[in-house]
Amino acid sequence: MARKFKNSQNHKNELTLERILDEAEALFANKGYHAVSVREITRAAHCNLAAVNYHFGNKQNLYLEVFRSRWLPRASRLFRNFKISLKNSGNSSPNAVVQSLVRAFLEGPLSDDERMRHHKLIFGEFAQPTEAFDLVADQVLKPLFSSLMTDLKAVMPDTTGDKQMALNSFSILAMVLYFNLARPLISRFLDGYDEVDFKDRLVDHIVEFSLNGIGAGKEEARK
Amino acid sequence: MARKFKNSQNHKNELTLERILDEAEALFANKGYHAVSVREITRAAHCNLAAVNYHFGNKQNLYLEVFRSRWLPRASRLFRNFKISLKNSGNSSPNAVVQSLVRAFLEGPLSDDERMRHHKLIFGEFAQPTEAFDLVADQVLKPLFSSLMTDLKAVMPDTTGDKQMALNSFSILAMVLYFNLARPLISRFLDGYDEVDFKDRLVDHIVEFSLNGIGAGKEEARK
DNA sequence: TTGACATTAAAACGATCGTTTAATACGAAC
DNA sequence: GTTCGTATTAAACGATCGTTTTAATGTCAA
Repeated sequence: MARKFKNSQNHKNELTLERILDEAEALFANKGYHAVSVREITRAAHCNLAAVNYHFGNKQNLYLEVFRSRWLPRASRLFRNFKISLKNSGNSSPNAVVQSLVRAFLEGPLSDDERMRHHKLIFGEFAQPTEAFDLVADQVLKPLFSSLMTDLKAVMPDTTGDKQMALNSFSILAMVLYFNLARPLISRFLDGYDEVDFKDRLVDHIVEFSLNGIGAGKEEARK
Repeated sequence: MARKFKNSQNHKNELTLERILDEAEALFANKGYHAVSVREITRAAHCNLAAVNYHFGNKQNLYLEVFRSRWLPRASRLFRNFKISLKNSGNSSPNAVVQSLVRAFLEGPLSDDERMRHHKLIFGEFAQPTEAFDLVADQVLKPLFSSLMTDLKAVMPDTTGDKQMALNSFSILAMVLYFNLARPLISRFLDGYDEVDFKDRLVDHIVEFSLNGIGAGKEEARK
């Protein structure tokens, strides 16, 4: 017989609270906060309706807890992956910085599903910000932006002004974030595109476009 | 005495149906479809609750009608503005193409409020697509993408491949769309930025970044 | 075995949702 | 002036929402 768990049914070997967070994140990401009901979440998590209010107080706080205990840690993994890749790349060039960032966000440690969930949640907050947006902006986007700007400043010619560098960093972030959400659009527009190695090609393009964008394209980098 | 209109009260000199569309668009853009109730819309439009179902059948169809009768025409204005600027610029250069596009979408014929409304609606559809997304993708984004690609191909060196050109077009669109939504983030990150002429500087940056991105930066353009 | 506590279960709460109904007001056409 | 189609109104519908309540469990230390 299977071992007994705290919860009478032992769904997926996970506690009720964790199952709720997992299912809530997927539903919130795909349908948006108001389009998802507490009943839908508890049904997906195979638990009682009252469990959400018992464990999280109310629906709004469950939504915030999804960001606190799922989104933020995942964002930290991406950030760490970026910094480690950059360190491991050895050479201090704009190419190393941009390549590390783009690969972390488009290939990185996340599965395709997880990455899509991640970016759908944040873009929902971009379109209609809630309390979660402040959380993400202050604890993730701002530090990422600052770090990217510092790393770029260290490898770009001194002729580049601070404001220029800030706008460059912002634009690279734009590319990375946007392409994670809009990839379904690409396959819609390029109807006969090669599915197999397209992702590699896409990553290469974003890196090249961004490097050129900040004025550190191949011709300049070779100097 | 004021002239009598069909609607007993004559709010803002507009028909009930038009007022509903205006208020619905603003509310949908700022709060999202499910966060807005029919009662909220009719209250804002100073009409009876049943007016939405009378004029549009149901809430979902009102949402689609917002896209059909407000969003699509506005997108056409932007597109036309882009094409006319391009034609008027006289010279056939990558700079002319990109400059025309960026200016149309960031300065263009729209007020700041209108532009924000416009892009919040479309990004809401990006995050959680509905029937309206197909409408926008097929009737606006795809034609815009194709046009941009054609225009670029006409002014870029023949060495650039078709797929390369497609990705370039897509990236320029990414810049334009993203910056329209994320501008509040910039002021959040660059805490001491100059409010007055910042918009001009931002437009210049996006143009330069995009031109560099596709390998048509100043140094190449001067050839 | 008992008592204390954490978790789950079923049922119900009032509020609000989108939608429908039926009655009324308004003009233009005849 | 009567008729007819359009538009607006007030009121109500059943359904579903988030949340609460109360009781029944499971768990584990004393």
